[in-house]
Amino acid sequence: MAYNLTSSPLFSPDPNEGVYAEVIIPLALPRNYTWAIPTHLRANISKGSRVEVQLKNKKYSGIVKTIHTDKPTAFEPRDILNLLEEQPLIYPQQLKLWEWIGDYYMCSEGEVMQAALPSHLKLSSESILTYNEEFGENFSDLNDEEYLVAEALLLKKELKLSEVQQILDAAHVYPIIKGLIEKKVCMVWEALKDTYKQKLETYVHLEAAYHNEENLAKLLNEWSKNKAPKQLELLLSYLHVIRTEGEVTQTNLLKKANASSAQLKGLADKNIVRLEKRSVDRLPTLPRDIKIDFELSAAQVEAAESVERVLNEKSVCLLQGVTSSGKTQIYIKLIEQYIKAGKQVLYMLPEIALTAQIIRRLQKYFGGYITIYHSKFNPNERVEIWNKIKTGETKVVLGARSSLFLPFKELGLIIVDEEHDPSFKQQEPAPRYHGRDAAIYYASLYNAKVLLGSATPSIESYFNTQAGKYGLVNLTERYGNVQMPAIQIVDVKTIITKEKGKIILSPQLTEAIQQSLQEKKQVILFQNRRGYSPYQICGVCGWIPQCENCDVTLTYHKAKNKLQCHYCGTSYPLVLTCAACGNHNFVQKNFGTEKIEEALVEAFPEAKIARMDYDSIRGKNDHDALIKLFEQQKIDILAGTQMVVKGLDFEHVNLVGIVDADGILNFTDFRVNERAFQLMEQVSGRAGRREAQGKVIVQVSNTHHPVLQFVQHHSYEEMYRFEIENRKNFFYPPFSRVIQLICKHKDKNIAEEAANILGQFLNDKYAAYVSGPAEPAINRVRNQYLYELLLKLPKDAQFLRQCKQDILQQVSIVQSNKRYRSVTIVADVDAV
DNA sequence: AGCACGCCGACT
DNA sequence: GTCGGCGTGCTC
Repeated sequence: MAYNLTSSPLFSPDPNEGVYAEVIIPLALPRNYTWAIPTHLRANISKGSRVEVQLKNKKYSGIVKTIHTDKPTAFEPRDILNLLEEQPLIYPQQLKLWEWIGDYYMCSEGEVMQAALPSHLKLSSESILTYNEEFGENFSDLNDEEYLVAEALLLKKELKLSEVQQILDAAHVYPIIKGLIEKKVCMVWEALKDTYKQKLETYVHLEAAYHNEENLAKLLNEWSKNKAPKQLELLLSYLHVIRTEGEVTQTNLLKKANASSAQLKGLADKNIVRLEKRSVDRLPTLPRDIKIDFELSAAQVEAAESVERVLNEKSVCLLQGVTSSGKTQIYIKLIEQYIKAGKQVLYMLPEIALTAQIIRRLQKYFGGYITIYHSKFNPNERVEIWNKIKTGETKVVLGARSSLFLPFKELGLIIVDEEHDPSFKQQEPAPRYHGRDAAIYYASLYNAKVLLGSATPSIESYFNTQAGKYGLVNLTERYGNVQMPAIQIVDVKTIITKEKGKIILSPQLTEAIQQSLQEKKQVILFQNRRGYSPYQICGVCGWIPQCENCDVTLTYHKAKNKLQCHYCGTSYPLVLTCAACGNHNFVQKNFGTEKIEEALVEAFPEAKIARMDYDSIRGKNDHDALIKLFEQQKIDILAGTQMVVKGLDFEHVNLVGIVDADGILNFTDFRVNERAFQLMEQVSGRAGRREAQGKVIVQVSNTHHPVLQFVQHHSYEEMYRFEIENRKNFFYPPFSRVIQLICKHKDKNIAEEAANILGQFLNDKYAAYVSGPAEPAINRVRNQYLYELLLKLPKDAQFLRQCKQDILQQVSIVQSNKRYRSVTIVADVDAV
C-alpha cells in the first residue's frame, strides 16, 4: 500500500492505529530506525521534518524519511520526542539525493546526512549534571575526585560532561559520576541544545516621551552642567546621527560619538534612550542587481549559443574551452538568463579554486544575488545561507563540493567548473561521493541542466560525450586571440651529473628566466613536490628513512630542519645515522620546491622570488596575500606546487617552467597519462594570457613519453583517443565505475590477507582488475586497493547492484573469519 | 558513533 | 583474588 504523505497535514489515520516514521539520524547505522509518532505531533510531522529522537540513552536530531502505519514487529518503537520545526527542513529532492548517494557510494544515509547538514542543524546531545540542593554541603563521604566535581557543582549548579572531564583531567569520568549519582549529590540530564545562535545587534531608540520636541528641548536645557557631561555629548551625537541615518545601532553610534557603552547605559538608565536587541543578518547584503559590463567575443557567443542549444536537448553539456578562452564569461551570461527566469543556479568549483579572485569577480556582476558556501564557513553563517536558499531568496550559490547539499527551491542549472578536478571526489570520510556525478543526479531531480566546464576534461566526461550521453561544445579560441604558448622540451638526461643528481635549472631554463626578467615579465616554476629533497639514501648501504606508519620515504624540509611523511604528516627529527649500517653518509636525492627556491635565489640574486606550497601557506589569507603580491608584480618568480595553477589568472606571466616532468610522468597509477596531460596543460595555460606569445619549458629525461607529444601540440582529441585506446588494454570497457575496496588494519599483513581473499573472489567472479598500491611508495601498508570492473555497459545499473550485493556478502564472509574480524573494509565507487 | 557487556592479563 | 584493557554487539 502506498501513501502520499509529502505534505502536511497528515492523512487522518484510525486513532487506534499507530503511525510510525523512518528517521535518518547522523550515524553510520546499518539501516534507518523507526520511531512512533505521538498523537499530538501527527498533524505536523511530514517527510523532511527535523525531529528529536532518543537512541539508547542519547538524543539525536533526525530527519523523517517516510511515514507509515506498519507497526514494527521485532521491537517496540519509542516515541518521537519533539518536532523541531513546523516546516520540513529539507525538500524531497534532498531525501532522494541522500538515498542515491548512500546507495551508490555504499554508505548509510546517516553518513550522508552528516555531510549534508550544517553542524548547527545536527543537534548535539550534551549530558548536564545538576546539583542536588537537598544534599547539602557535607562532602566528607566523598573521595578526592568526587569532591572536586561536587565542589564545582556547588558553585556552578550545572556542569556539562565536557566540563567534568576538564576538572578531572581523566579519561574515566563515568565511574565518578556514577558514584556521585548514587550518593545523590547530583542528577544527570540529557539536554539537546540548539547550537545555532542568531546574531543580535543592539539598536538605540529615543524614548517615546522625547519624540515630543518640547520635552526634548526641556531635557537638553535643564541638563545640569556638571552632571554627566559625556552622556549629554553622546545624546547630542545620537540626535545628529539619527537625523541622517534613520536607525542607529549601538556599535555604530559609539564609534561615531567616540563614546563608551557605560555612557550609553547611563542614558538608558535615565530612560532617555531605549536599547533594543534585534536579530540581524550575518551575511552582508549587497544590492540585488546584475551588472554585466562586458561583451562576449564572437567565438564565445557562438559557444554560448551552442550550449543553450545542447541543453535544450540533453541534460548535461560539456564545455571544453582552452585555458584563457573565457569560459567564466559564458557562465556569467548563462547565470544571468537563469536568474531572469527566476531559477536558482549552483556554481561548483573545486575547493582550492575558490579564491578571492573568482569570488570578487562574480560578486561584482551579481551583487546580492550570489552567495558563497564552503566548508570553511562558520556554522552560523552556513545556517543562514541554508535558509536563504531554501526560501529561494538567494539565486546563485558559488560553492565547493558540499554546496550540493543545499536545499534549493527552484534549481535550474548546475555549473561544475574544472570538472576534471580530482578534489570533487571526497575520499575520507564517507560519503565518498563525486561532486560532479552527484550533481548530475541532483539536477535531474529538479529537471535542471548541468554544464560541465574544463580546459582538460576528464576522460570519463569526454567519453560520455562521445557516447552521446552528454553534449559537447568546444571553445578553441583564447580570449583576445592570444596564441597557446610554445612548448620547448629540454632533455635533462644528458645533463644529469653524478654528484649533483638531477639538474634544477638547465641552461635553457636559466636563459629564458633571464630574458623574462629583463622584459619585466613574470615567471612561474612548477614542481610537483614540496619540501627540500624527497628522500635521503645512505651512501654506504642504500637504506632510505621511511615513515613508521606508512612505508613512505621521508621528505627533508630544510626550513623546519625535519623529515616529514607526506602521507600521514608525521614529523621526524633528522636522521644522521643509518639504521641499517650505522654510517653517517646520507645523500639527498631529487628536489622539491624548497630546493628550487634556494637555487633561484642563488642564480637570480636580483629577482624577487616566492614559494607557494602547502608549507609556505599557513592560512587561507596567506594564499590570497601571496596571489595579490604576484598580481601586483611585486614578485618576479613564483615557484610552487599545483597551488600555482588552480583558478588563477595572471596577466604578466610569459614563462612557465615544469622543472621536473619525470615526476608527473612516472606515476604507476592507471590514470597517469590523463593526469600528466591535464596538469601540464593547466600549467602551460598560465603562460602568455592576454599578452604576447608565452613560452613553456618542460625539463624531462624521458623525452619520448607519448604524453609529451600531445602536450607539445595541445592536441586534446589525440590525447583522449590515445588514452581511451590505452585503457582498453587494462579495462574492458573503459570509463566505467569501479568498486574499490580498502582494507585497513593495524597489522598490515592481516589487512593484506583480507584484501587478497576479497580480490581473489572478485577476480573469479567478475574478472576484476586488482591493482597494486596506488603509488608504489604510498598505501602499501594501510590501504590495499582492489579494483573491480563493474559494467559490461556503462548504463547497466542492474549489474552494479548485483556486484555491490556480492561484494557486501563477500565482505561479511571474510569478516566472519575471526582473524579478519577487526579489518575495516571500506567500499567505494569511483570512475576509471 | 557511543556504550555496555564480557573475556583475558597485571596488579594490590 | 580484582582492576581494567579492548574486542563484540546493539541501538528503533
